[in-house]
Amino acid sequence: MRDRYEPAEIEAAAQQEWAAAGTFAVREDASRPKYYCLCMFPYPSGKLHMGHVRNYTIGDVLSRYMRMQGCNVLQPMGWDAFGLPAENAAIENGVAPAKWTRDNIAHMKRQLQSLGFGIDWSRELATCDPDYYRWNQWLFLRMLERGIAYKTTGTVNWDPVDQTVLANEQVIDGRGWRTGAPVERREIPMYYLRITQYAEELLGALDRLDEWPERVRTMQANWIGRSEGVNAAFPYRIDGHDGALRVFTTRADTIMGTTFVAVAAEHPLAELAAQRDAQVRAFVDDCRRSSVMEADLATLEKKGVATGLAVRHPLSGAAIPVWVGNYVLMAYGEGAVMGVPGHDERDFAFAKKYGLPILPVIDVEGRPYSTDAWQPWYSDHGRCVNSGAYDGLDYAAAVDAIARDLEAGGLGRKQVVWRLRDWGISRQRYWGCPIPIIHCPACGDVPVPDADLPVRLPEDLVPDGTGNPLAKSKAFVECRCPKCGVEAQRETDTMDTFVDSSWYFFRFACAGNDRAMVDGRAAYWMPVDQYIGGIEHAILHLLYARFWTRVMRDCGLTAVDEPFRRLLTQGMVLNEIWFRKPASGRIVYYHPSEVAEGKLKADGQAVESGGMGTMSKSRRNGVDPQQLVDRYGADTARLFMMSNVPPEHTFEWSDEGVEGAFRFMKRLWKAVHAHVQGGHAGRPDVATLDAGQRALRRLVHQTLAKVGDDIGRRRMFNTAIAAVMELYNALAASADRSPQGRAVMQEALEGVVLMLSPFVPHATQAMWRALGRDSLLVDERWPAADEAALAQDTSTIVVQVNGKLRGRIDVPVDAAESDVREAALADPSVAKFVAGQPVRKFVYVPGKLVNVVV
RNA sequence: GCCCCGGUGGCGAAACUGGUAGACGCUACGGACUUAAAAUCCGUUGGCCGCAAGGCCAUGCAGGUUCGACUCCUGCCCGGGGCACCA
Repeated sequence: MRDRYEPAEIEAAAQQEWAAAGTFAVREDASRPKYYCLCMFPYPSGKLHMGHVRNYTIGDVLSRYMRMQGCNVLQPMGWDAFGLPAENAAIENGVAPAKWTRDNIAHMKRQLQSLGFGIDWSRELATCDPDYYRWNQWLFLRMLERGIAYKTTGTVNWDPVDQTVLANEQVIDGRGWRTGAPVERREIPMYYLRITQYAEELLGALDRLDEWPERVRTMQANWIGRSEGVNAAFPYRIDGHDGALRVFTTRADTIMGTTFVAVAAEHPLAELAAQRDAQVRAFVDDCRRSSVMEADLATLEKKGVATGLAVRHPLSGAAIPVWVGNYVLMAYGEGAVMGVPGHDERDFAFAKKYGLPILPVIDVEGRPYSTDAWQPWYSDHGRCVNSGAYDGLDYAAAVDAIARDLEAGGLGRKQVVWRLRDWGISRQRYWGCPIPIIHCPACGDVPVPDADLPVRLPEDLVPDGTGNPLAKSKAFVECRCPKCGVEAQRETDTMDTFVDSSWYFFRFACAGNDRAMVDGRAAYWMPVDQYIGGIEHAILHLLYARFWTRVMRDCGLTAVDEPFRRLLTQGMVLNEIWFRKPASGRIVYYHPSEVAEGKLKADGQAVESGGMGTMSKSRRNGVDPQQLVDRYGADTARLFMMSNVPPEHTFEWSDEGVEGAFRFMKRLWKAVHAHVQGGHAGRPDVATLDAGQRALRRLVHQTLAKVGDDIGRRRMFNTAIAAVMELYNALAASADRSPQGRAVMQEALEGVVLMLSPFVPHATQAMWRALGRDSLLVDERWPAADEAALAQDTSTIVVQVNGKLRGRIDVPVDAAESDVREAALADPSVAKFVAGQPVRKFVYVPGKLVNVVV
């Protein structure tokens, strides 16, 4: 063993040894428990970023830990390789997305390998490989057959200059990011997946995902958004046509307080009114120009316009005016709402603004009502008033009675409504999985026969920002109808990239099968035992994957309902943001390393601080992991990313923290070196240890128990590392060089090496050898804590008087409460604060604490 | 706007099931070694009062429950994530 810690050399040697032994290639093995540890696969954006390092280090620590627990561990890796950035790079540099993507993959793969992750690379996949995406197409066709996939129109952002559809991200302040032209909404035909058909199951099953973070389950439940309410019809006769305006409400008990109804701009009644009234036309057109993003819609000033039309109240028969409101969402419920200004805050504000009547119909006991100003309790449940036959009923009774009466009149019923919408998967983009449909002038939309799959994406096209290159490629578009053989056109839309990431975990388990989407190997490995990825995926990706898995189940491809048994949502990695905003033009960002004390190093002038934000290319605040590995080694990079912060928290980058981790590695290396220089050390004779040796040995075994628990149960890698550092500090303070002392030290250092091996696998392998052990450390078992070593004769009890810490007493571990009480009251400091007052209460927490209440 | 999460020293944090607030690391300061610096090692490091022993205050803010609250409850303030075409 060298006396200096040389990570480059050590890490190369360890990685070669693993490669030579095929350490991380796994296959199905019924004799051991399987453990499938999966990290969300990366988008190949160019270089690894710190979020990746954090994500994959967490996965690798858990994989290596579970391997030490005796599990057959699968840890695969692949590439979420389709997506918008490849097209943007193409527009900027003129390089084909395929080449750009594959070059990035090659580079990032080398980076991952240099970090020493225990990945089974034989299972690597990229979603842009036809061998992968053909199964997207294949299952899509099964969905069409089952009516899960269907076609209808959807709304997109349209850039009128580039004649192209824009992603939400490409719309900045209502304008196209490249052209600056005001974006328009367009209705185009799109394919949808009927995820709403699974809404009930997706919601109900959340209860059984008890190893998912509570907050993710809550977010998903709210996203799916089950609402129980009443669907009510407001009949009308307009231009001699009879009809009914349908609304959905969760507050049917307030229906007698309806003083207007509001419809979305896209609602048929709005369109009807617009045809008759120029003002309505202008308002509706204005609404259609606004953003399609919900966050934008929800923050708009609430505006409306009267249509001049009226509907009849379904119970009272009163005439109710119809308004168009910019806050009414066509996609939720019926695209129309009943306006009850008396008991809905938004309706109240709307009524005030437009002079509509406010009619209180609920009495909340003990609370006054005045139409002058909104009060929070106006929307509370209460008893009906001013509601005719319903007066005096509480919420549940009123809803029941009103639903019954509506139903009797054929004007309504109870209804469950979901916030969840069907999943639109059509993208008017090149770099994605082609949708396997052929448009035939005679037969209509014809599915591509299975035998013709995959529909290959041509890889030589270079997008230029105008339209979809696929649509311009004759070679791709022109084809024959599979049914009748006439000239036909291929669908040029591609699939949402969320499709690619909705089932890749199945494919890892049965890599290389070119005859089926999945096989029996997937049955062995699935479900994923531990899934790890960013909290930003808490809703969409995870929900789509849960949905897709159920579709596969219903197609007979798997018996699994839930793809991910346990979920860890890692926090984001943040760094400082620095920028300048020129009077005209775009914001310019500067990397934190270019800035010192708020000034740009290059010109000495001030730059603005954007605080801490996620590391991103666009904000130029990423830290390149490669530099970290080159300078300190992979082990230090891994140790640093796992230290100091629990994995679920946001991680704030700090250069000094890296130095700290590196120092610890050097210190530990030296300690092992110094110990080994003293020659062979035997096993401790536990019967003859002195008090100091027993205490040190107890700490070793306490730490073993704690670290195992921190990794295995709590996923608190930061406290696991802290506990090992604490143990190291105690070892470093020990000056016992007796044979027994050295034997305890040998046991302790072996324990430290084993405990740290999931975090810093290269250096610990070298130390393991230095300590005289010949095996591959990855194949060792996690050591169980020795119960005998943990035993203690006395315990220290904290003594409080009136809840304040006043003293500590040492008592035998098996002391009776009366003895503890006596000892506590005898403590001089305690006696001082009790000062002869009678003890009103004596609280005793055995082995821990007493509280004397006087 | 809506949904979710978080807020503890100079900084990142720990305190797991309501029971010793600040483990561990970083920074800063002091010291040792050195011709010097770096590296390394040792010590101090929540605030206030005190020579000390010790005491008081303190977990975003304002209340509440409890023998006891960082932890539970109510309201507020601030920060982060998501909002369906970034992945």
